[in-house]
Amino acid sequence: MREQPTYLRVADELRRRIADHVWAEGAQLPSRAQLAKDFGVSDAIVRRAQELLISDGVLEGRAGSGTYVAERRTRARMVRAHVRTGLDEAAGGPDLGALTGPETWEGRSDVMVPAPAHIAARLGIAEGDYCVRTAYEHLLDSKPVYLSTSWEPYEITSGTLVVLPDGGPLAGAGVVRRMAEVGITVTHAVERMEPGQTDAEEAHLLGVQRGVLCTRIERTFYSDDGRAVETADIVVPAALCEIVVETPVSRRR
Amino acid sequence: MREQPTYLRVADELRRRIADHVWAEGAQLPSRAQLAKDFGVSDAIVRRAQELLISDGVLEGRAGSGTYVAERRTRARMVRAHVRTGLDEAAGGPDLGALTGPETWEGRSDVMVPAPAHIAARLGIAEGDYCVRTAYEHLLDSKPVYLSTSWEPYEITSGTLVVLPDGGPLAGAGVVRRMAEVGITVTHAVERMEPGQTDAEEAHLLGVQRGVLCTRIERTFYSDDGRAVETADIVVPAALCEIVVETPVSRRR
DNA sequence: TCGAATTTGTGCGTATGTATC
DNA sequence: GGATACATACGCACAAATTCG
Repeated sequence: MREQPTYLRVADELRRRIADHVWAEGAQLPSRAQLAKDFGVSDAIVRRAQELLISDGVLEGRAGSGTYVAERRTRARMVRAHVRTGLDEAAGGPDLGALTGPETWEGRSDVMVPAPAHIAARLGIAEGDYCVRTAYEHLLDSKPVYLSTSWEPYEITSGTLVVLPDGGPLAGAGVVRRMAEVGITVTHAVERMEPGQTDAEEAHLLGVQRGVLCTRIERTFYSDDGRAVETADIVVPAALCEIVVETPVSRRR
Repeated sequence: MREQPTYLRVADELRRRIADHVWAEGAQLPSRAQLAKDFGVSDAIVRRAQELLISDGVLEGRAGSGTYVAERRTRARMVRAHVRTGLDEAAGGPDLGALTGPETWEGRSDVMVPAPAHIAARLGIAEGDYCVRTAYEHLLDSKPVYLSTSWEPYEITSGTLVVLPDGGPLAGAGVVRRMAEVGITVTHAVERMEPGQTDAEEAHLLGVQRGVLCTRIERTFYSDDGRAVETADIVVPAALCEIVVETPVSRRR
């Protein structure tokens, strides 16, 4: 077995000290120069080790100030439950498992947005076909916990009162109810989940640092005739929100 | 809006060129020195940009050889579906959604392993209580696609023929069937998913580079009396396996 | 209000080790 | 063995942000 490079050893040591509460939550670490002297390594190595922990959400670097042990905010739980809880729809909230706790959100819609290629493919429409695009910021305790951008074919709801997800009588009621209003029955959702890192814009909206680990979810709702009626890109930073999937085990017969 | 730092601009430009097939899949990029000259930036900046793309699984650096556009292996799909496919159990495979395609795995069990604190907490047993630990390497097409390490309280299966997940008459049959053999009915599983990066050991086992993005899943199976009967840590590198969750939308009545 | 010191964030040049060809 | 290229490591410089006197 090959030995680990220095910057990983330093990263592990920093992790250990934080786990052992050598530095408390929210506390400021010694400066890079000081740590480099302590560890007997160069400035750049400490920097690199800290970058790893920053993207893991363990540390937080503040320019001009210092590097701090990240405050562990009580994380929201985004539950994908396959068992009926009765909660999701009753709350008038999102159609798939709500966050635990009182959730609010802010949305901004644009109508007549031409579908880019990847969205068109997911919705089964032609590139350039018009869509209603809505960007959401989901808040818990009035702090952002995740972002989503949803796309609906304009053709489905054009001319109806529910054309705008965040307007009309069913504002914020979720895709399932709004689609029901125009005679479409939504039967299931498919979500692709993959790990990623936040870019500058996402980080700014979420109040975290650029490059922190997140889960990117591509969610698509389908109606009973197999047509995609909505698709969304969801960005869930690990530090703010945990994703839980509950699956029933089907009985053997 | 502040402008992006150079290394992010370079990373974006590299991404764009790959998306535009300026460099084909599997092709070798120009050397760092050459790219640095082309972009008019330093060697270190190109290195940093490439590191980002390597952890995203877009590029692959081979020491002594060059930097290549990562081959998009046909990715396995790990499906978490509520709808009964009939496949999962019949195949004697994993109890939760199988991979698409012929899956095999190699496992190695250790009995009488004292439970570490975090595992004990998940299983609802005392730290140090004995467990059966099994490390799996899941293969598709005889290439590894994800790793898992499962823990079962030794107390549950000790003295039975199914004490070893990968031994006895039901070797590899999955938790649900094995537990049924000792009179325990497994009713559901709870999975916590979060993004992470592979460490050196995981990367070696999976045949990917250290630091590539992955999803870490903590999965726990529960029996009808609410007791945790097995818990596992699963590492799914994004480049090799995609995770899909299918959720039915419960009908309004 | 201003300015100096500190600290992070970014960028550059170089040296050394090591794997590949 | 030698040339090439990546991986790691070091030292330095400068900008931007913060802190504090």
